[in-house]
Amino acid sequence: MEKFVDVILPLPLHKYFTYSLPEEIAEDVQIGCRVVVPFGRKKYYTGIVRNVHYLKPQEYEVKEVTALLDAHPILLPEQFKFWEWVADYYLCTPGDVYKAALPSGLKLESETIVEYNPDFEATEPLSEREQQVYDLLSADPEQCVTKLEKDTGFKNILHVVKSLLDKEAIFVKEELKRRYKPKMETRVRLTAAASNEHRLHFFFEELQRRAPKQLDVLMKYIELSGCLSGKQKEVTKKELLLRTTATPAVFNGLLSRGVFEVYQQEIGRLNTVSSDSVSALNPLNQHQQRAYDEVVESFQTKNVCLLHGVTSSGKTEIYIHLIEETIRQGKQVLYLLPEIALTTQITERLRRVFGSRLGIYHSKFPDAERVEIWQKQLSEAGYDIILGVRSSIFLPFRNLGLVIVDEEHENTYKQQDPAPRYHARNVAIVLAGMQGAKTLLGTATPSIETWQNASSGKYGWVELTERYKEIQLPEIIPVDIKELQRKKRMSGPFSPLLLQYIREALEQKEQVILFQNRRGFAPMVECHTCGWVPKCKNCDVSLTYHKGFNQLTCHYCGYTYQVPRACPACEGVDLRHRGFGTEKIEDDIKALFPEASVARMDLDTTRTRSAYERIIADFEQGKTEILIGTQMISKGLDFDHVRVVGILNADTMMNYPDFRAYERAFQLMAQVAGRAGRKNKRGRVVLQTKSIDHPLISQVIAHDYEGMVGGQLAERQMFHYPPYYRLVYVFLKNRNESLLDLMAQTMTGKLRAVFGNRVLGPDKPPVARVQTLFIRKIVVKIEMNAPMAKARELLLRVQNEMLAEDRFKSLIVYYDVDPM
DNA sequence: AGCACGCCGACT
DNA sequence: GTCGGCGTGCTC
Repeated sequence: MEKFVDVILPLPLHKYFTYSLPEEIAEDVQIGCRVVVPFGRKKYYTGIVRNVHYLKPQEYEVKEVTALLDAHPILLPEQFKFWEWVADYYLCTPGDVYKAALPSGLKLESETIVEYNPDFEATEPLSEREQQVYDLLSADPEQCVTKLEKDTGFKNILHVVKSLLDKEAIFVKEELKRRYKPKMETRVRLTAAASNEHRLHFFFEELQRRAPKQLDVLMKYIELSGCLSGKQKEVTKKELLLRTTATPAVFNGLLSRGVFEVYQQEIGRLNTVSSDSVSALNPLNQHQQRAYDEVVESFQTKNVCLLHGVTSSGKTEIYIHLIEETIRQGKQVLYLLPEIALTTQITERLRRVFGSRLGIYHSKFPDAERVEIWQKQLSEAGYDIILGVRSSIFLPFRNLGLVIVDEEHENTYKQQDPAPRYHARNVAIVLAGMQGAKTLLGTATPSIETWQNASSGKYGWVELTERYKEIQLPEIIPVDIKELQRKKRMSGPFSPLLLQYIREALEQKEQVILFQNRRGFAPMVECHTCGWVPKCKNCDVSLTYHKGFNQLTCHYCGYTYQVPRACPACEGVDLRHRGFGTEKIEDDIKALFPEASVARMDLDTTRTRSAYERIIADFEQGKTEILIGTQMISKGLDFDHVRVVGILNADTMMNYPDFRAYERAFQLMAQVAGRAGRKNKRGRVVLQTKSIDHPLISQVIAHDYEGMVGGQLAERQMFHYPPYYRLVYVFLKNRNESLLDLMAQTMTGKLRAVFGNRVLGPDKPPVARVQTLFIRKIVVKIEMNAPMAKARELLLRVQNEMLAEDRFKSLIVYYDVDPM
């Protein structure tokens, strides 16, 4: 009987698509296998089999599955349920989840390859653009469309390709990009003819007379492989050549003589650390032990526990003991960290304890490595511990026992742009719940949501107030820079007190961290005459000036512009840089302390993993005296010799237009301040602000987290924000701005009819346009205890009503559930 | 999301 | 008259 599969495609479409199975593979296909399927006229996608059945669809012609990629499912059955939960909760499609979940090496896509026709004879002259493409192909007869597009710079190359195709000057074909290639190694062995000892001696004698270099290589092989002593070992060509310093020519001589043969062996990319390098656990101190016991006890009755430990209280050590205990019970652990906190510091620490039982899943690792981790997780011999970023919640786990979410307050756990806009901390709790595992949330500065859940008793709550090695909490000194600016006592962004402390620290060979939560040299360029500020023509946001490249960049679309010579509005030539980014601070500090070694750490200086690790290592080893950075420097780094931390401008954080601005500002300042201090010497934090009387400043100084939370909770309740209300942002997009306004008004009306005054907007978001699409935002606030399933259903119903209207068909709607 | 089809303005 | 711009609809 004819067999069919329902397939999830990596597209933002709500449906599954049904394909028939060719007989050859019908028996081998299982739920969770990847299949290549044709989609539309020319595209091929990798779909995932969701269902196998015998129900022939009646309303349309079914296409056939092109190929089966896996002999065994690449998803465990529970993962579908998990994916569906994510798609459902975050109001996106299973295809969106699929795209986020799999490493790209497992998601091959087809690509159009253009082929040169050497037999083509033109009956009519080619157009200029056609000729250009044709000439490129004559040099390299097979190229993909994207490459041609890049090389020619043509915006719409497909038209050219199509007309060339019509003239039969070229051919096209669709090819699957093979993203993941297993790593192969060339190995050497003796041919069958040389394998016995007798034949080998024959070769020895021959080589001794005619080819002594080849004999050296052969002897080395025998030594390395141990083939005469019985315990055979694999020998790689690379190693053999390395150990003998023989040239490839010598080696090839042995091949042609029929002594050696080479073969390819698939090898993993994953580091296999031998387990004997593993060291014992550090014992917990009494405070840590007490916290550990409390966590364990809390897990008896609750599924989630907050571990609230001040900076440097040694939370990681507690995690390590909990991990040890979990894997002792034969269960797996998922240890989540925000991207920027996943440094060599923490990986090496865990590696030392858990060796090869630890797998690391990081976006800065090569994709092929991530594919291999995925595959290992599918097997019975998965890692006991996965240390990973946000997306590692999608890895397969057979037997999850514990999830640790470190720095749980970090907003980078929330995926911002492509859907699914999920929050890894919240999703991790759901994942753990589905697998019967426990979740530990660790932080020095809990998010207000988590604080609420812990204080209401929904989560367990364990506090750790003693700092490790009795390091004192730093002394935080506020400095009123508004007053100092008025008196002209500031040296650029630095107050006299901060400069004095920096000088003292340098004299005593101690280190300094300067924190400025902004990147670039000066965020903006401004015309001093008329106030004109350059903006991105696509995105309607002001451009950021980068001194290194001397250009303006749009941080939304990445488009770069030249700095204009004169103001286009008034033709004035007095264009000035406004504001202080990290780059400007670096310049200023170098001018003030020319003898000090300075490093800067922000998105621009840490593009690669190695650059990032270098900056940290240099600072750790004291090669750098002053480290300037954005919030990146506040994350999960422990430095031993920092005496002074300067927070250059607290106001940029506090004035951020967001209801979480105070919460975040406090967290950031507390985290940065926590970098200061060392054993026996209290750290100093200079907190520069223009709003010295603001309550938040005194709360930061007093390390009064509870005070901040209390104040914020009252405000959140009053203004209907989380944790009392759940927010859903409804985004509307359209090319036509006035039509979009009408759509937004209409949809807001429809939503009000359903949700009443829980609906706010529509609103022009700060970035009102991204790449020619205009955007409007509607906010829906839903009581935390209201049934979310019902709310989702209503939202989707309103969306369908909108799209059903002819005049609104071009509307694009998407959601951000629990936005950050 | 792509990609094809189909409709209108500025060029040969 | 055609080329090429972008709005619209469909994809098993």
